[in-house]
Amino acid sequence: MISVKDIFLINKNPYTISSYKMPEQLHLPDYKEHFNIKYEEELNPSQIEAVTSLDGPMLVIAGAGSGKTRTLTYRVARLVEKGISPAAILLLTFTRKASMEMLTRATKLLDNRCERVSGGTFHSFSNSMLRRYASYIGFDNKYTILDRVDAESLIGMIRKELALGSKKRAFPRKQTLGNIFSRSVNKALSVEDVVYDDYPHFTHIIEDILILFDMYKNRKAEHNFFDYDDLLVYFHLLLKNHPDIRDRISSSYKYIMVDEYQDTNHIQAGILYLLTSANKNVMVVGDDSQSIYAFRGANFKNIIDFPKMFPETRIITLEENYRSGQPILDLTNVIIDRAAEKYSKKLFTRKPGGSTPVIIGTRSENSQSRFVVEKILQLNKSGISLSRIAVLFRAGFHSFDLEIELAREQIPFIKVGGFKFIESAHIKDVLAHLRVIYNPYDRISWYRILLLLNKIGPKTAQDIYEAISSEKSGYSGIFTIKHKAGRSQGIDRLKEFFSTIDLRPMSVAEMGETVLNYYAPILKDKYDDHPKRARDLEHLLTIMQRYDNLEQFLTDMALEPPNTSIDDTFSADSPDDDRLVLSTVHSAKGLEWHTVFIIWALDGRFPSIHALNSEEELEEELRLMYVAATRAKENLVFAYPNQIYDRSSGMTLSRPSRFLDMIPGNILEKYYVD
DNA sequence: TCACGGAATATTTTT
DNA sequence: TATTCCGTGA
Repeated sequence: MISVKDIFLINKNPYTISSYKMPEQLHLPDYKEHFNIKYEEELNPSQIEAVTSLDGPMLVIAGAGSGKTRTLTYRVARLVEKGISPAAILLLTFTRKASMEMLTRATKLLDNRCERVSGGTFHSFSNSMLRRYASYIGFDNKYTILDRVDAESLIGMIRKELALGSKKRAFPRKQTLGNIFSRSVNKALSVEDVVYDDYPHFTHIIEDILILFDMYKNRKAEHNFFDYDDLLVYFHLLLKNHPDIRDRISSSYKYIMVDEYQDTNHIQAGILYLLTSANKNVMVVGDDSQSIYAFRGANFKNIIDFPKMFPETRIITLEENYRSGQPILDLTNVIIDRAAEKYSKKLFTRKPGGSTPVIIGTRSENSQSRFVVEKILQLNKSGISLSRIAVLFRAGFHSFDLEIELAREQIPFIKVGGFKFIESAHIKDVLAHLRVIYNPYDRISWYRILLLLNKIGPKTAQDIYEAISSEKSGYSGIFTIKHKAGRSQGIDRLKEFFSTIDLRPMSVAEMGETVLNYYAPILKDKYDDHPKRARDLEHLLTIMQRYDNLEQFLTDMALEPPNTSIDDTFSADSPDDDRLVLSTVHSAKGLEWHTVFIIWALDGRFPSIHALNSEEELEEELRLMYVAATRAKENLVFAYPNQIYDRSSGMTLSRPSRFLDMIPGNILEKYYVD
């Protein structure tokens, strides 16, 4: 066994962003303007061009670690410093966290005018516009946003009503149906095409699937439901069909910037196009090599098509990497070279140091975990704080064993991505009660509430819902429900709950407390692990305290839910404590750490076994590996357990990821630990 | 009509 | 492995 004790290079001089000397030949704007920020000293020539060329369409191809966020931040500051009204600047990002971070940074750079810049995701921006203008396309603006789980329950309800499952042949499950529908919307394909291409085994029941799809659409309209896709689709429709609204919106945003453009889909590109109808001051930033959301309909070709959409486009490429040491870049360049389709660019760095990446085979999953834990302890001892270390993986559950080992060693960590606490049943139960207060004809939530009660099944729930709905008196309809012997108890408590809500106007948090009071006995009865779940609910309550508006709270829970799993014992209260980061690769996008571990770098796990027979999916897995590896600044460590039996395929997985295979030892060092 | 248990089945990533 | 689906007995 080879010792892997000394594989780390600990950088004693933490990396600081180097200032860049401006070359002679750079042209400065002719006009004499005074700027407080020293753009020329703090940015490189390409970045300066991106930051100071404000008018007209611009495409920035930004390689990993090339200062993309920095460029956007400085550009926001530049616009504001020039006197552009912050409200006339729109910054569309992939998560709200990303836009908030950029605006905070711009604020530090300049002043707090930057905080008033409009920012958010395509979904949240669409939502805010639809709340204002929904009536123009025939919708009520008091709609409820369905998340994936809600959408699937609605599909499940219709599926049951149509009794499609009871026919002798297997009918797709609600989750599969949800995937089919969403895919068709996001990829602009017909449902037929999606089924033929991706679910050929369901082609014989295509008629039924189409009927269900139709009913799903109708049912959403009937109940004022918008699913994620609808937010984009209907906003696009609004812009397309109503020139007056389009002009109003597009002329109010003088400058638009879009981050992570490689992960937008065709509807988003269409929205962007219409948003720029009044003026074409639009900059998009992206990297085709980092496109990792094709499964959600994203199309990295949007980047290539951008200059076609805006013929005057100026293209700027950022190729200097400020993040990783050369040895890491050498490896990541090899990885991305294997991609079949890409804009060609070669990243370089002037940053000294960095250690050669290593890959470690381990005997079992647990020895992989113990290896990682041991290395983390070592690093920590040599002065690298935990928050500068991350462990990345392909799928949320890949870290379960590691989490146990970390807890054993009392290493505090935070987990990002994977299973979201907002999706767990008890949270959804509580939210359902709040949702019917907001929208009393929310059928999904009523069913959810009613089915929690004893002796009430689907049929009774349906009857009760119909009664409430025909009463047309909001949730008060529940008061008219007649008792039936034996099942009145649950209903009585429910009525009591709603009458408490009725008593007086309440704050969001007070409503939450009322729900929790009502729900506590149900929780205890339903779940064996209720203490843990009760803690989650307490956490939800603290989130609610930040809101003074129920609609805003419910919207945020649907569009920007907390992305971390809450149940880690150490997270407690201290916000600035030093914690290790565990994250899915998707959730690690845009971030960086001193040392990055990528676990389960095992062929069949990463790339996932499900991607192996599709050229396209395999390409996406490759880009995903590229994204993961380019997060590292100093140390990059891959690990994979040996001899893993995969139940679903009956195969034994024992080779390292094909993306890391056959790479010379001087670029990727190979070890084995037992 | 509900609750429960056995059988089938898909299995990741996220707004 | 865990969830979802379906049939059966109460």
